Amino acid sequence: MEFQRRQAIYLQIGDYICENILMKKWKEGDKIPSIRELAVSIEVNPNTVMRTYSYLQDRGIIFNKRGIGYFVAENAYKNTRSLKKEGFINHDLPHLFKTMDLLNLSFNDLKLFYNKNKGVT
Amino acid sequence: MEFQRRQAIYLQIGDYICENILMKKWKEGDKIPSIRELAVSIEVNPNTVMRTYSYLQDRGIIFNKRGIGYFVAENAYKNTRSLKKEGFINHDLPHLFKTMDLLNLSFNDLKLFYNKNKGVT
Amino acid sequence: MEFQRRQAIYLQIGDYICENILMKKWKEGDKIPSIRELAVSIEVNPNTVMRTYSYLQDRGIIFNKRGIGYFVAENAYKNTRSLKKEGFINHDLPHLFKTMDLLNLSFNDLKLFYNKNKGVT
Amino acid sequence: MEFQRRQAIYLQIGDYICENILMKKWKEGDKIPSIRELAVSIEVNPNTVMRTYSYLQDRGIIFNKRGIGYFVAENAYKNTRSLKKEGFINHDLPHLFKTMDLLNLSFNDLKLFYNKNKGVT
DNA sequence: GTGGTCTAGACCACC
DNA sequence: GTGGTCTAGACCACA
Repeated sequence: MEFQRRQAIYLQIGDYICENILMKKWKEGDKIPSIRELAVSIEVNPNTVMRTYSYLQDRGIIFNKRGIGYFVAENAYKNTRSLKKEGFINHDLPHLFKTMDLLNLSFNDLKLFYNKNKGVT
Repeated sequence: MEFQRRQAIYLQIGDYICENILMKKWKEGDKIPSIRELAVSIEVNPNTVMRTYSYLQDRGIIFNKRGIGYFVAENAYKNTRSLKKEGFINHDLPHLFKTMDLLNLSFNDLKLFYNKNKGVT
Repeated sequence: MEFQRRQAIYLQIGDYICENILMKKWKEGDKIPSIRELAVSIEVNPNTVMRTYSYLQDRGIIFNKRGIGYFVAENAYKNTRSLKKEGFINHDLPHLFKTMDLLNLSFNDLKLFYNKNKGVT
Repeated sequence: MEFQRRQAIYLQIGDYICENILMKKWKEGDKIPSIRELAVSIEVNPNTVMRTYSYLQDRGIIFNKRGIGYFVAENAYKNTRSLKKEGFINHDLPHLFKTMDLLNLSFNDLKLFYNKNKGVT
């Protein structure tokens, strides 16, 4: 796994887990990798993964069974979605529109990028 | 001037200057405020402004005339725009579209947000 | 470590690091001293060392692993050498030859200085 | 006239004047350009030229006749030469040899550069 | 433990 | 007046 400089690693790991939940790869009740497992597989310090798990647990996305491991929480999908959506509306969109303004990009330009992106992917 | 916690102040000052250039408020060759001047007016330590100016100078957006001050560089508009646009296309947009996917938002949803935003502003 | 007045300390520290790389004392991938460590050992403010490290990182000579420290970059030797060589050929040598001209010194004179220098060292 | 960043402008102007003396373009007793004249012609603040002239006067290279202007001093050639030679031997040469060492350049390499330089010029 | 940012204040060289 | 460098010390996020 590769990390960007712009964001804390533990948050990027969090995003990765949230994506799996949003894509329904990991369903509610599923066991997720142990801290050590994940740490080894993505070559990161266990402390960092631990921090991710605490972060997600605080937000009701995963929960811990002592001695057994971490599991996807009951309302994980809903919680994850509302968390992401909030960030999307409050941060991503305003930033998007402001940048488009500064770069003199119209909504049509955005549509072109969108189609291009969809076509490529 | 108000600053957010999420980004270093010196970068936010940099953004502020870039915006002025992109909005053509400051044109190529114009003198920009001296380090001390700007520092006082936005209530920030001169060292912080200095850091911004060094940062922008490294990127060819402003340049220094010794003993006189800083000036908007020759290709500042072009450089700034291409810098911002690159970030927009390579980082912001992919992230945006990915998030929309995860949230099951269609392009029409985006259009709604856009219109709403334009209506409000 | 002793510093000269004629050049900024952070650049002299940079030269020191580059020399270690050119002399192959520090090889690619090696961890270099932490900012605080080096600062203490050469009796300089950590901010000054930090500045050196940022400077070298910008030039692809060292890189940072977050929370761990700075390391000699992959092409550090190559980059350092070409950086120094470029300065040598484009600045030092022209200046040298020009000065020799002005002082009416021949290449033989230079050879004498060279031999003398080698004999002393 | 173009100036480099690496050295104070007033010193670069000083070098320019010394060169004229060493090349015997300006001989002892000759009047040199007035501060204002020179300042205008090289597009520099008169204060800067003033500083150059003070600097050279202190070193016995030029002298001032009040109300008339500046003139090349009696032992200007000798003084200039010894000044430059001192710098050459104490600064330029040690730096040259050290850099050659670091870059693994032999004296033969230096000879090649020398011949190339002479050939081109 | 690591780096990164910021402040306050000083001093200097230069224009 | 301008920028540039350095110190001292603080605080924070991250691994």
